[in-house]
Amino acid sequence: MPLTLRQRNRLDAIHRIMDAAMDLFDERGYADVTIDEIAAASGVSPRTFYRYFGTKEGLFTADPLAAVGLDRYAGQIDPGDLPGTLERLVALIDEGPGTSEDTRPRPWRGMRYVLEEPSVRAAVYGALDGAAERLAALLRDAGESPARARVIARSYLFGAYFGALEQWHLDGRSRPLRDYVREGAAALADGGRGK
Amino acid sequence: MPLTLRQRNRLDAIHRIMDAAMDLFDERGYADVTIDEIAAASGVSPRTFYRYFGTKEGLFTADPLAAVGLDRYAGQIDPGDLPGTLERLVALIDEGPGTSEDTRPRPWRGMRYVLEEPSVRAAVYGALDGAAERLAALLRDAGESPARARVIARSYLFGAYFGALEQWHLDGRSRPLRDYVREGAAALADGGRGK
DNA sequence: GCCTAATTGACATTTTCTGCCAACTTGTCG
DNA sequence: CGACAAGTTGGCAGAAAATGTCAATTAGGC
Repeated sequence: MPLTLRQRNRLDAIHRIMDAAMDLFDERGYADVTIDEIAAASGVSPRTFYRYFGTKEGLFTADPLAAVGLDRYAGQIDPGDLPGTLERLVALIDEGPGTSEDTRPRPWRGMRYVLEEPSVRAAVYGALDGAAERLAALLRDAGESPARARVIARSYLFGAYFGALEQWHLDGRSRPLRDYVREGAAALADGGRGK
Repeated sequence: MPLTLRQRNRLDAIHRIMDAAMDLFDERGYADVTIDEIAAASGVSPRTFYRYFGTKEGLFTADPLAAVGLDRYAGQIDPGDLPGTLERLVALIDEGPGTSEDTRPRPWRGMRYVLEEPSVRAAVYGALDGAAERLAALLRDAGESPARARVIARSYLFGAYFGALEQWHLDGRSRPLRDYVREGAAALADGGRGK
């Protein structure tokens, strides 16, 4: 069952807004673009922008598919194999949104602003934090103590995952992202004990 | 050589503002207190508040001593012994600011808001991120690859350190914080391999 | 084709945050 | 001690972000 008209309209609007915003950011820089301008450029009212994204930084943390009730990631998580889980998630994101129709926002577009704009970075950390919370719950279910579950979940998401993204971007995106994730997870597995 | 009058005035103002803000937060909740009110309650102009703290969340990330050019932490960091480094830092914070005169802001006051207010939490993550950046530089100097340095630094600060703070607070601050830090660092050392 | 529920846009308002400048305070040096 | 320089503060004006409210429009179900 595809999508209802309302869902398609919403998804369209979200993608339109994201694209328009990134275009403006690339053109004039993140700080010099107002939400009124983004809204105007994508044909919605500013109020609607806030309804969809909450804040300007929300552009970088919103999951368009989640906004219409879809979740591509749920089944991919295996608390017993975190390195593998990270690799699967990255691969999923790499292939784009993957709804039949749109090829809209290329994955990792806007990563530049995540790394360079402190406020965006902080917002992304907030989103990672939420993910870590959920992952920690799974680890507890798998028998870890609450304290250890917290540490491990955050280490993989903030350390291995985000660290890999950053290093990959800083290196000019030459080698595949997957390698960086693998490397990051390996650094965790050996406990910083050097290789 | 103690402190110049300007430094003492500034330090006083910073502590006065922090205390007044926390009092107001405890009384009416973080979101319902405006910066104008904090400024009024502590006898400075709103403009001065912004000069000292930058944002409302800056109340939780500002280091009063750094604001007058002091650094108690620099000498404590040993890239070769991260667990020990964390324990030393926590111990330092525990004993308070430690300038001869003031006993002002009790350490960890406001932790509640760090954990409960998403915007504060995100701001603290931003500060941790800066610290992780600096720590990663030290690790690189000690021979780690950039990628590994990133992962390890973030894991210790976001995972072990912040995780310990959170767990300690959630447990009602009964056992000493030091134990939690030790436990968190141990979880990292064994690579999530269970105990 | 209607009725209901969801969604949108417009408006007003509060709050955060910044630039600018004049008034004042502190440090310093003759 | 007394000026001069440098640093610091407060007030004002204004841009931008963010939220509540409500009437108007649009989609969905029957």
